[in-house]
Amino acid sequence: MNTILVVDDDVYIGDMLEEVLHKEGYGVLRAYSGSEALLLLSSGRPDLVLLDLMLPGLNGEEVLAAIQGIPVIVVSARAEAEDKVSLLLGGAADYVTKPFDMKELLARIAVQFRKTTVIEEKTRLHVDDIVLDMEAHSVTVNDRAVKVTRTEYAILRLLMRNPEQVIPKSVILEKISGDTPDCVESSLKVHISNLRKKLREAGGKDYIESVWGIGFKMKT
Amino acid sequence: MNTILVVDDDVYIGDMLEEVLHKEGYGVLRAYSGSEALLLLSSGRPDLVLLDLMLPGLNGEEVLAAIQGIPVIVVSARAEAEDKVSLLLGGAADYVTKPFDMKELLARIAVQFRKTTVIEEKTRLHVDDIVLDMEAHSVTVNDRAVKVTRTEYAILRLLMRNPEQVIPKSVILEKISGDTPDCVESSLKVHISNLRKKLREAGGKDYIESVWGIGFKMKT
DNA sequence: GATAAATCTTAACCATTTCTTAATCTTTCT
DNA sequence: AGAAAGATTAAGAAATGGTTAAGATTTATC
Repeated sequence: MNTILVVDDDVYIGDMLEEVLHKEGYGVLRAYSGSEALLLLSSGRPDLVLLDLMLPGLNGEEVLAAIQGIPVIVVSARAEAEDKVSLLLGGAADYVTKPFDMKELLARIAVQFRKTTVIEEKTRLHVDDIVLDMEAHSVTVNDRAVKVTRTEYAILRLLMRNPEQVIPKSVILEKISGDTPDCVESSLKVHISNLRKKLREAGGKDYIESVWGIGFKMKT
Repeated sequence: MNTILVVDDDVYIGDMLEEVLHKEGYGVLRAYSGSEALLLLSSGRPDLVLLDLMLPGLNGEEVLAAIQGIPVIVVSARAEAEDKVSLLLGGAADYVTKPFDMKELLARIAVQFRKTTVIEEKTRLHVDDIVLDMEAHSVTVNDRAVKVTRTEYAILRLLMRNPEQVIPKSVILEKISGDTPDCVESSLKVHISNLRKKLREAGGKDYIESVWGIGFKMKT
């Protein structure tokens, strides 16, 4: 689920946005000031920021400058081209003037996610509730971080890359040990067992299926 | 050089756009109809399309649907939210209503290129409370100056440029030593250790995370 | 150009994590 | 039921990471 951080000191507008965004299936975080926004950026890990410019305390541009890596849509009552230009060039992904049409705002939000998910597809694998991020080298189950070792990660990636396919034990051993496909089968058993346990503890069920005499595959 | 395909049947506006875009350093292709646009898409390989909706012949939405892989900014006289929504959801990257402010259009074009060329030359990187200024060649944590050596700076910049990403040890070594990826791993350990210590002394916490067996990444 | 300071590299040490092995128990197939 | 394969557990082995200190190298300063 994508999470949006709504930064607006106007409670009325903020509430309205939160309600609509929730109905659209987004997670919503709220901040009423720039400094609060910066705190939530690291703790809440939003995927997009809706940033109102009229903020007490920190300047909107300062907040904008502090946000890295995720798109920011600036929402502002100021409709002057100068403002738009400086913020767009300053890093904003889009600029919407108040009063805005909610449908249009939702469409512009969708545009941002379309863009990021295109890039995302190469680096992230999704199977059931498991997400394996190859850039961050991380595994999450239901957005819960799972700490896996290097070998466990390698095995899980192999399985998740071919979710419908049974991966023979020999193939797994080859990929992880690289060379000696000897008596190391007992080792693989342990890795699978540990991996299962970690995933089960985070997701509450068993994600890996054993195919008797052959190997393993992801459960569908 | 980035090339922009301008699709507009209005010669006057098209000429104006071409002139301004040229001055901005873009290459410009011109099309006066939808079918012409489709031809130029494959032959001219533009990096972005400015698409006017009022086209003779092909419908603007059909042209939009035919364009894959490059951003399309729709330019239209129709300001109704419905039109915007359908086109944005239909694949447009942005929607600008006529009459438009040229500076704003240029800014919105720049946003698209910033998105597609992932690595943008920014002068300042922000991660958590750390600010790395490439112009001043300085590092501050909570506005407190941290004196880092050249290699430490190089490592930190590499990590901060990709905050969500694990940087393999080999990559770090390559970037800083340039050549010998040999037994220099002990050296990297020391640099990381020193960097951590300096950042910790200024910020009170650990900012660098080790990913066992792989490399390092910024904590988020 | 010589000296001092800063920086980088290397190696050794210890703590921690991860891997492997083997023993034991459970499941599945014939 | 018996045999073969799978699952789990625990313990020792191996590998990796972190820290420190000393010598080598580079850079700065006079």
